[in-house]
Amino acid sequence: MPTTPKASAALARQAWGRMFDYLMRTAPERSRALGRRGLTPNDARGLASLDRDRGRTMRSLAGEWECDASNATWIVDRLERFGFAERRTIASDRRVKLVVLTVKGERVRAELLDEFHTPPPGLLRLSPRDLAALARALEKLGGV
Amino acid sequence: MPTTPKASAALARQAWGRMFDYLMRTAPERSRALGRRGLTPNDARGLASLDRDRGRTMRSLAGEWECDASNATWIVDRLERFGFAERRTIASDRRVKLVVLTVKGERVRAELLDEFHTPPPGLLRLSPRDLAALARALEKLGGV
DNA sequence: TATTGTTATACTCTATAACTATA
DNA sequence: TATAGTTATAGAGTATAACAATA
Repeated sequence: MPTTPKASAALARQAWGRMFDYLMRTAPERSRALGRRGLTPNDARGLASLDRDRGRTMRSLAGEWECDASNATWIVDRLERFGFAERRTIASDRRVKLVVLTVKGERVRAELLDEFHTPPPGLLRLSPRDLAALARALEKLGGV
Repeated sequence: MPTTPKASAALARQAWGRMFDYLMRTAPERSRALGRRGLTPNDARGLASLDRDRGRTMRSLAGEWECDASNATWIVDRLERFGFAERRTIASDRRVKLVVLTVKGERVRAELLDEFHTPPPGLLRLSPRDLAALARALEKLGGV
């Protein structure tokens, strides 16, 4: 395939722009999926940042969420009230709290992710060939 | 290409899941792009829903945003305070307000869209072949 | 003295209900 | 009487600053 860096950049912008627009167009459905569960986008992000095993300090969560520590306290309080997360203390430094998901929290997290990963109906109208090309190209995008 | 509906659905889920995850991973950068301009996600959605010509009634905006009419009032008030939008009255029904973008509002809207459409660096590491396949498949997704 | 996290507080955002103007 | 939009008000979410506990 004959090409130049400039042409490549133009293709990338085209592809990305379309991906972005498509995601934006499907945003209301995700918003409703949260609403049905009485959750906010913040709650979903909170669930996404946590797991059952690896405890996260309040500080690191505030860093990831680019918010104030007091706001992280508020968000985790909320997840705890839902029964989705819990704070644990560690012996080595009693100032620190480690936040982990509860069983319930992990279940809701998985449910949400499954729903968010369900392709919009329009995508199924693409040919298997196009779908395969899409999946393959996006796989290479993996860690970058 | 030999395939079945089931295999096709699996491919679609794979492609969509990867697209979704990639978009989520790049969300903080978009959040910062808004923050640099002192704008909220709501402001961006407001700008995206409006243009210079086609006036939108408050009611239709509230419908699109799936929020209460009073909240739409609040959002448009905010855009007006920024100088991004203005309300116009029409002679045929003096209850109705039509909201349009100002020149400034359109400029900021275009700036934001341009920034959001700028592909993340990782995308440029894909081969021209993959980028073309991506752009081509996504183009077919156009209106669905 | 520095760091982790919470509490106090004010400000912004969002929704429900009451209201004004027009149809 | 019904509809478009705004205002009044209360509640939820987010930030800054002061604080308590531990290192």
